[in-house]
Amino acid sequence: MASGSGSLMWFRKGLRIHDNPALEYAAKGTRFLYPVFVIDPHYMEPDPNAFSPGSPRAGLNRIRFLLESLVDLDLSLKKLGSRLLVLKGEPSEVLIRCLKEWDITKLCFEYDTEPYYQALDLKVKTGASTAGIEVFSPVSHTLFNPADIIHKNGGRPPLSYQSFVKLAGQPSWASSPLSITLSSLPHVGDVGSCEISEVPTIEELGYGESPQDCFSPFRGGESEALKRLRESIADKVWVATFEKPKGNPSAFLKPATTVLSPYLKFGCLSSRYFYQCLQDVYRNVKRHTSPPVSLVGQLLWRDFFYTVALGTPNFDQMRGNRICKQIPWNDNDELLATWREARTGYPWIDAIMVQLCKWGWMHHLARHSVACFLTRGDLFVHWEKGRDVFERLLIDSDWAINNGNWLWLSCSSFFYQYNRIYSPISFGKKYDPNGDYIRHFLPVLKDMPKEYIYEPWTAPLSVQTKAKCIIGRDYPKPVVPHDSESKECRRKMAEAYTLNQKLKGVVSEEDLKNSRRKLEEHPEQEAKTKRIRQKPVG
DNA sequence: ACTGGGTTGAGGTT
DNA sequence: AACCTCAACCCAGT
Repeated sequence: MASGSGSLMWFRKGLRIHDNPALEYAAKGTRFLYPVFVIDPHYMEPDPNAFSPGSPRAGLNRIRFLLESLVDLDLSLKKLGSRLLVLKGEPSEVLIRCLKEWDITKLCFEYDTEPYYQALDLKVKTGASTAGIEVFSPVSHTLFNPADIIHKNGGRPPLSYQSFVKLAGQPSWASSPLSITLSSLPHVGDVGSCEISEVPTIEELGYGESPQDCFSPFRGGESEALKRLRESIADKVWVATFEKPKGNPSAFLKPATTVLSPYLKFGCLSSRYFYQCLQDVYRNVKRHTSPPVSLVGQLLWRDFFYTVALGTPNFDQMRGNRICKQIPWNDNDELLATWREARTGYPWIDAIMVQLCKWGWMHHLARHSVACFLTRGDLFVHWEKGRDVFERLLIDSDWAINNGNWLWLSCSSFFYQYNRIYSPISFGKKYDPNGDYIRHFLPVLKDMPKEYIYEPWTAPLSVQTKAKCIIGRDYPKPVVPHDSESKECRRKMAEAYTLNQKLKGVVSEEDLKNSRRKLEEHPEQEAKTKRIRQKPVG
């Protein structure tokens, strides 16, 4: 049994030293500090049945990003005279055992709004409180406290960005200095009989050799986050003129955005620190862009989705979600698989899906393109299926933001202009007429002339032969014809909207079944859409 | 009941 | 690069 008063700092997200209120409080006035990370097998252990390498919950790129973040955190803690204690098991069981074993009087961890953590944290808090242990769980992942905003709005979250911004106002801590550096931390006490390990490697977790070209180019960790932040804000003109919708989704050698999202997701970077750095830049320039398109605007989008997600039961599904339109999506796993496996036959769509698999990151507008294509634009597959794929493969996948954006793009909530469909051909072409992005991520098309690279099935056979890429053999034909299928999707969306209006949003499983039947009562039209119009090869 | 704004469509014309 | 038109809105907030 360890002696004296001890604090336990439980890291989950918030994998950083700077601006970490829970860590600061844990370190204050204590003899021993135990910084802990618990490896939840469900999140970390290999799942041989998953469609991509990784655990049941996360693809390998995100697991790797997390491990890199933990190694960096451990290094930083060591510089401060401490270290990271890594434990394995069901987190609440592991923690409650540690609390007893180490004679802890103070338990600190960052407040989290995700349903998974809300349930877990309640268990841990109850356990700790019953044992007379002080629990400190501050809000430090977001700019605002989502619960405060919901309360301010009378118990329901604001459902538009503008009303959210108005309601939120200035962040209360905006002008107060944040704690950016710590000079030292209390020692780690005796760990008793608890099984402590170093941060495991990917191999130690049971993952074999993975293909070299599937490594994300983005490295995890607070050090990397702060370096990236410094590089991003060094160009003051770029920061001051940043407009998200004007970014180029096909830029990959130098992405058009900061790529700070994965660092914000794991809390390697404090959103409040990022916010203050941006305000510093704004103060030193004549004019700057504003929300929603500015960089500060992006941080507010993040808080917006966190707030709506916290205040909306069943936010991550269609059924029982009061802000989600009930739409008779089809349940076609065949179509889903072509999308997921980057073989839709639309090079712009497939290249983006390859970037998702290999990098775990793609530009916001690229995400829009493929999300629209899967759901209301072409395939009419349920947004929850696409959400699952993103949630697994993105290194920055964030429960509130990912679900919020899928609701948005599928015209299920927030955004309702279902007539605006991204063209899988012309949208990418306007940014990258030469098709360099496609050539990079789909090397099979690297010699296709630019006239045909967005629609290779229209290339004469002689051109296909010369490019060493025969469509239908080396690269697939389009899974559906965009022109007719997008029209069909518009029709289905219009029907679904009418139904939702008629039934005032209370749409039963039976209503959806009937709706599906009704929508498919046009066999000739259906047959027509299945055929793919293309120039005869040769 | 009304108002007004909706981060980022496509394809055409000026 | 800015501005229509397409076919036609939707809904959150007040």
